[in-house]
Amino acid sequence: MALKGVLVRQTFSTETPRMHAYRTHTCGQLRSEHVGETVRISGWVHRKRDHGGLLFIDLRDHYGLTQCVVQPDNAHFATLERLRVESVVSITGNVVARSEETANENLDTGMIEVVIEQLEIQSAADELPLPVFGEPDYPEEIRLKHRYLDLRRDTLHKNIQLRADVITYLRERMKGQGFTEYQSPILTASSPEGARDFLVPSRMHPNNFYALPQAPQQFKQLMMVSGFDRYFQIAPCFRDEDLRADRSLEFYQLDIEMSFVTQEDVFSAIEPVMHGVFDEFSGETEVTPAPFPRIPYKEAMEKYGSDKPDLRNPIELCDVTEFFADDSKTGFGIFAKIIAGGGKVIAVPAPKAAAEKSRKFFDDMDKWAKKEMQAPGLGYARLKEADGGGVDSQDPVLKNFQPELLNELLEKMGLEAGDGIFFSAGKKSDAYKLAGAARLKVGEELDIVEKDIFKFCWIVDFPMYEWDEDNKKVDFSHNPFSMPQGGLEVLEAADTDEKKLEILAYQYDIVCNGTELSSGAIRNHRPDIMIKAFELAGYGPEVVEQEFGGMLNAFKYGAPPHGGIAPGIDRIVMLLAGADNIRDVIMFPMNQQGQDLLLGAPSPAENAQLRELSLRLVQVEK
RNA sequence: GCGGGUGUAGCUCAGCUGGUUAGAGUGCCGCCCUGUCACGGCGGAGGUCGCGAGUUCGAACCUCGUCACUCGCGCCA
Repeated sequence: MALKGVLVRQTFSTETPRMHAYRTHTCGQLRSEHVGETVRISGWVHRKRDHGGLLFIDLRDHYGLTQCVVQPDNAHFATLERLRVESVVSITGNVVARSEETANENLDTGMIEVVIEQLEIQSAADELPLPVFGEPDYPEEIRLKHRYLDLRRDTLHKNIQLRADVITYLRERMKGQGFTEYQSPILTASSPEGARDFLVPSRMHPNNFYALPQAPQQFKQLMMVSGFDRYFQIAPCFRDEDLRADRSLEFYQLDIEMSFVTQEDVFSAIEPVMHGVFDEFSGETEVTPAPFPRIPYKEAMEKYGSDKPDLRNPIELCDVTEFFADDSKTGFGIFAKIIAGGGKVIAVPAPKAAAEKSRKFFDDMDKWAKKEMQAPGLGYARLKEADGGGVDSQDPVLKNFQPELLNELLEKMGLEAGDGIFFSAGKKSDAYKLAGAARLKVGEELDIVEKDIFKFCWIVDFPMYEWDEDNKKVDFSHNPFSMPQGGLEVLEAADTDEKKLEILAYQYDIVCNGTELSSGAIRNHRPDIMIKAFELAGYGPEVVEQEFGGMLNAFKYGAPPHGGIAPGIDRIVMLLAGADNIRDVIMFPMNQQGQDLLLGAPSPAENAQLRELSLRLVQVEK
């Protein structure tokens, strides 16, 4: 049918019988060298400028924009005057040079214009719910509902193209390094750890369910056991958890696994790819050269209050617990009480803040801590020249400090008059969490965060276990498949909770500008170590057998040492595109409620469908 | 599940301490306009102030509830 249409159209083009039905050139193609040619271009009416006696049409396609011009003596003038923007037309006409005064340097095709001779309207547009031209801010709800219009807009169109180019680059680069792209199932088994699974009911097995993969974790490990050595995949992942600006229900990972490797081997395989992709697509922006800094987890928490530190921010936290322990020397009882209860006081230096910011800045930080972080509060002190020389502060936290102790504190933190300090006090994890968040906010407010740079680091030596406050027991802190550092020996020696919590894993994250791009690990490929590792977390061998039987069995017949990583592609593109929202780098994203507003998902199922699946709905109370 | 923000014309937003007929820009419609590229000029249409209660002589504005979107917390190895 389509072919027939083309033939019919061609027979109508009597003046230039061999001309393509829709276009001889794209809208981004014509230059001065084409002047004098008769061309045909097709695209969307981007913008009209109607002078009454002269009408300009900017015609747009994927490749660019071309100005077309028509005069009232042309038969199509009246039609074009009425035609709405975003209508699709084919224009045939002469390429003419623009005069020096009328050329447009901002446009690739700005040296020429097309004088319209023939016009074919391929598809007239109704009044738009969302303008394409100019890209004014529009409500997301409308943008998502009319995504095809939103996607025509330059920024989003470019983001999606960037995403495609990034994925192509990653594929090429991985293949170049000896990796092969293998696929893994989408309908798979539910895995007990980690995020909530999406379930898919099985028709053939009533009351049984497939799960969509949270990641192809077990499959990629099984590939290594199967001898495939170097795997990668642009892998779709599904997690049924509440959404964030940088989290979607479905997302893509550059999933990677390698056999016979140490942690350093994984790093040196990934670093050139990550540096490469950022270097390639970030324009002039500087990118941390490989090897990226390696920061132990403990150090990251102590210096930055986060396991995904933004290294563009120069602020480092300081544990000042010791200075506040004795309130007879500080005159500040609140912190002393917290410390007596086993808590910590973490200081966040705010260079020049006392000199450059008003009291409101400090008060607002405290308000922010209470409101946004739901913390008890954020203490602060502004440092100024003391009357008798030296430095002091009239703010409550430091006002009554013994001068020598204050000097010691300031020396430790490297602060002087004109600087500010914020204090986060509480249970160790809470104190660091607030301090880490305050570090980011202070850096931003003081505008001391480096710009135009992608700063990478590895966070290494994650703890194997953590204290589960809810169940009052030791549990895995990441996934249970990681190899503990020191292997079986270390596990066997850990006879107390304290010792267990000190065990580190070959578990690592790659972080860029405060965004966690990926987690990875050297895996535990030894059934005996795995059973012991579970035992330390209070799970018997039957649990391992039941939950991970498939993998455990596979490891019994010869499994290579292996490890891998899985950088999040959406987040990489977000960083490269400068987008602060994951929806701006996904072609057809869901809203924050996990709804597809364009095609309407999720939606109720037909009773017939439910019957086939042996499902019956229950009423949900709202 | 919890907390913050937003909700006024198709859209972006203004609307003071509660007070007469709720405004601007943009888009849309009509007329004019031969060198624009955010073209310009004149005119017009367009409002359940998210929804529901309440307080008040009087509510876009105050109170309570509710809904939607969004950002965050929990959650997400």
